[in-house]
Amino acid sequence: MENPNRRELPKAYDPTAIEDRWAEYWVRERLFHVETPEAGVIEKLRAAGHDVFTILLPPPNVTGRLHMGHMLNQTEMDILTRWRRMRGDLALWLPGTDHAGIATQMMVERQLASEGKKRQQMGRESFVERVWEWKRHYGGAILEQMKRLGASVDWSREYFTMDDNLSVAVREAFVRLYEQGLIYRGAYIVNWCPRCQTAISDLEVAHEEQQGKLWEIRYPVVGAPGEFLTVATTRPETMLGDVAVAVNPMDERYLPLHGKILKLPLVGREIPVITDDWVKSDFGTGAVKVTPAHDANDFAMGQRHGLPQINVMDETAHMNAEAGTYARLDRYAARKRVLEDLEAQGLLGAVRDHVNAIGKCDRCKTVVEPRLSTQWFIAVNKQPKDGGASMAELAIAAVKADGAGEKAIRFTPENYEKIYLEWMTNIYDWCISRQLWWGHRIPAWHCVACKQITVAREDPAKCAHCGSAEITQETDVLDTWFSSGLLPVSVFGWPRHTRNFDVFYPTQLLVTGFDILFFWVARMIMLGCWFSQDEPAADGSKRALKDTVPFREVYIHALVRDAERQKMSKTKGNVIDPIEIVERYGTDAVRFTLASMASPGTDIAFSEARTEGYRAFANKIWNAARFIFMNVEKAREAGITLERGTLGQMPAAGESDPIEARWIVAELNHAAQEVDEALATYRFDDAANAVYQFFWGDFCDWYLEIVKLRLDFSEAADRAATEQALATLLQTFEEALRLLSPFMPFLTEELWHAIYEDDVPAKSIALTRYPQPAEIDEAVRRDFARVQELIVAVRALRKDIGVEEKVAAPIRVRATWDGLPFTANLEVIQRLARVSTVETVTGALTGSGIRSTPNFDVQVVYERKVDAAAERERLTKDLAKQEKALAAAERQLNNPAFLAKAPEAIVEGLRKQEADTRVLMEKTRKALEELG
RNA sequence: GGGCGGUUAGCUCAGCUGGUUAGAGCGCCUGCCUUACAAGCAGGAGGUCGCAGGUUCGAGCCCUGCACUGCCCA
Repeated sequence: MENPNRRELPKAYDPTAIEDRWAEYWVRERLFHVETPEAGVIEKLRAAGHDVFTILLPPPNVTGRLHMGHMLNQTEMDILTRWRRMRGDLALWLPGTDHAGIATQMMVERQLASEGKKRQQMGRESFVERVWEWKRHYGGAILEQMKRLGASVDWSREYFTMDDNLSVAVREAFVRLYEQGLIYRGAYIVNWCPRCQTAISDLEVAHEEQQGKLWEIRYPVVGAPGEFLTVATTRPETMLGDVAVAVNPMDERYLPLHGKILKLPLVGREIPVITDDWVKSDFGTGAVKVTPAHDANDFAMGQRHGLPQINVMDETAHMNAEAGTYARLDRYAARKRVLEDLEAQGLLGAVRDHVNAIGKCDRCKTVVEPRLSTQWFIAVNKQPKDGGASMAELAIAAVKADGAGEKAIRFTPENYEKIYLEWMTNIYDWCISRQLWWGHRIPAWHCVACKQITVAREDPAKCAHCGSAEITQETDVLDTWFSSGLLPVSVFGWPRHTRNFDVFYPTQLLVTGFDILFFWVARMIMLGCWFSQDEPAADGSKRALKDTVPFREVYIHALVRDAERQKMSKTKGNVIDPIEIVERYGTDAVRFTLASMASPGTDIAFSEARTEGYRAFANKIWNAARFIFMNVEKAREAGITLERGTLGQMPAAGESDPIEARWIVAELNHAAQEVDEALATYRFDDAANAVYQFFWGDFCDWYLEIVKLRLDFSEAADRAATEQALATLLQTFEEALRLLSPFMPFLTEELWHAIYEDDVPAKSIALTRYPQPAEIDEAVRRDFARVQELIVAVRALRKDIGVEEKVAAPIRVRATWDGLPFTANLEVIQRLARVSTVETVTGALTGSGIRSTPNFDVQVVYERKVDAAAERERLTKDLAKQEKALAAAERQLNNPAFLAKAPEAIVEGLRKQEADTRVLMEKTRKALEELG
């Protein structure tokens, strides 16, 4: 009778045939949805030794397309989340996207440009509507890609940083900080992108070294014809805005000029010579022009000396009316003209090559212009009115070890802690206003009448100061990182104090790249600690610092580079598209590649050769399944009923079971333990290698080969033994699939359903329990290792003396230790080493074709002539190695200091090694002699 | 200029608080289509751990200097 549930797996593994189906199934069935637990549930969970595991997806930009960095990030988070979930934790992985102010606005502006339109023509409102439209249309692309990759997130909780509830949080945060006196507005030098026409933060500026020039310009001294003070500058065009020239007060060369007045060339303005410690005498001529409106250092100097600020450029970095005849010229055209004019007037001095670092806009690569403008800032170093710690101080305390050595937030790799602290210690106020249209509009209103500012939670109808109804809202929006910095609190409902907040805050872990360590990680810590300190803990008590943090651990992942270790970049054209690779090799293989290379702190050179290897691994698993299912079918045909009741439990094996059963159970436990240990410390590479080695090296190469011996379905066979073997095989395989499942979710899901012939005990393998390591039977591992050693020795010998593959040859074994595993497992040895008969001897072996180890001597008996030359070469090499090892051991053992100081176990081990080596050397010498 | 990494097999990388003969994958060589898998099986070759000192009974691992290289910040 044909079983209708019978699975007929295709011969080769084909990921495309299964992955889309499961990806869709996981989403449709809402498998990873987490209901907010009612009161008492968490306590029960904790009492049972489990915990809440909350992890926030670093929200990709709505403009984003999935790249390898995302895939690595998501693979790591998914492995951890699936692992924790299967271990019984309440695992919530929360997805969402970021509105990405500048990036998105640029994207839509570009689209408009292709239609010949500009946003200024459309007006703010319709432009913003247009961006929303764009977002609705394309904004979900990256999350769709994520779904395809099987990320086990709770899609029902998906957020967008401009959602209403998150916007409420942004507004509350702003108002509260304003009320606390920690947000201020003022005219300062900021980094200005002339293309984006907005201020950007220090972090959004990328510095690049560039070969430039240092020009010397002579400024005539008023009242001293023919006298000049020569300044050196890298930006001659800004001289039009000069208000002074500064020298170091200690610089003796310029002592006579102190207090003198200079005539600014080209402009004619009279400006003073001032002294300031900031000026370095050894740079250039030791005299610098002071342009407070166009340089951050000059701005500070101007403040110190009460100098005016003259802005000579507009928001597009073209010269303005203040620049006189240079007005409307682009900054570089102006530079050229200024230099020409100076030259013509004989005021241009030496011109030297000079390497300087210029800042470029992170987004559009335009050279940033330091610009004097009115912006909003967060005073991160300011003490609040009540005298508590500043934001930065809180953010430092959250990471630094306290008196007891405890850290509220732990970084992996650890060195990022230092980098973070270094930055946080030297942090400047954060410019949070952006002159964009797409983003959270700053909730501040300017009064036309009294010029004062009203900041409010609800849109005000009139000025809070004078009551005038003539108020207009601030046009600036907030830095994108302000809203994403609030995510750990806002996604759980803050500023409302919700059940979600009680249960899920602080989150457990943040997995992200170092590139947004300051942008995002640092801001989340600042804002998270700041606002949650006012939220009572779940039990109503005051929240301790360790419970104010947005996450307890931060795992900083590596950068994915190309196979040549080059950074991937569009301009280099070496970007590897993960979707394309996934289509070629399957998601599981790509995930496994990334995991196996994800060693903390080391960049990943992504190589397709590795991926090919892991696709082969997937195929291996697939075929192991085919083999097993084939035997299940054979059993069915032979009328053997399968005990399926144990399926889903960790297999156990006792004295009565054959060696391979006891051994594979031990190895399974061992692997499960290794994976647990590795994942607990973010050693994805070790974890992946452990399951790989277990499945391929142990399960397939040894266990399956031996189990073939037991799967005898003939009439004459021992039915009970066959049945038992098949049960252990199935049980172990099922367990192995679960072990593999966080790494290769698709393949394991498919095969797991197949094992149960679709009569599954759960909707998904992802909802079953992870293998719980039990005690490992070390004795059977040791015994089996010797059997393996013997089999390998025989195989090698057969090769050496040229025994044909098909021929089974007799062997003679002399065990030099209790050789029970040999005699008890003759059939195993016979099958795996292709041995006809095994003769156990007690005396020394003579003749050729002998191998020796400390545990046994073995000889393959075969009439074929040994290749004496090759054999001699091998033995000579062996002997040399042994001599070296012996010498090394003896050197130590003859050293009284070593014997006195080294631990007992080391000395004992070395003694045994020395003795073993001596015996082996003896045998090797004898073998060489016999060769003649 | 300040800071942080890296240098281990042909390639890409592991190597835990210093401890017995330094590992993996890929590649390479040899032999096998052994009815789960040639995306496979079996056997093998290949490393003075960047260089020079030092500490130690003992150094790939700790210290100092140097060389090369990458990144972050200013």
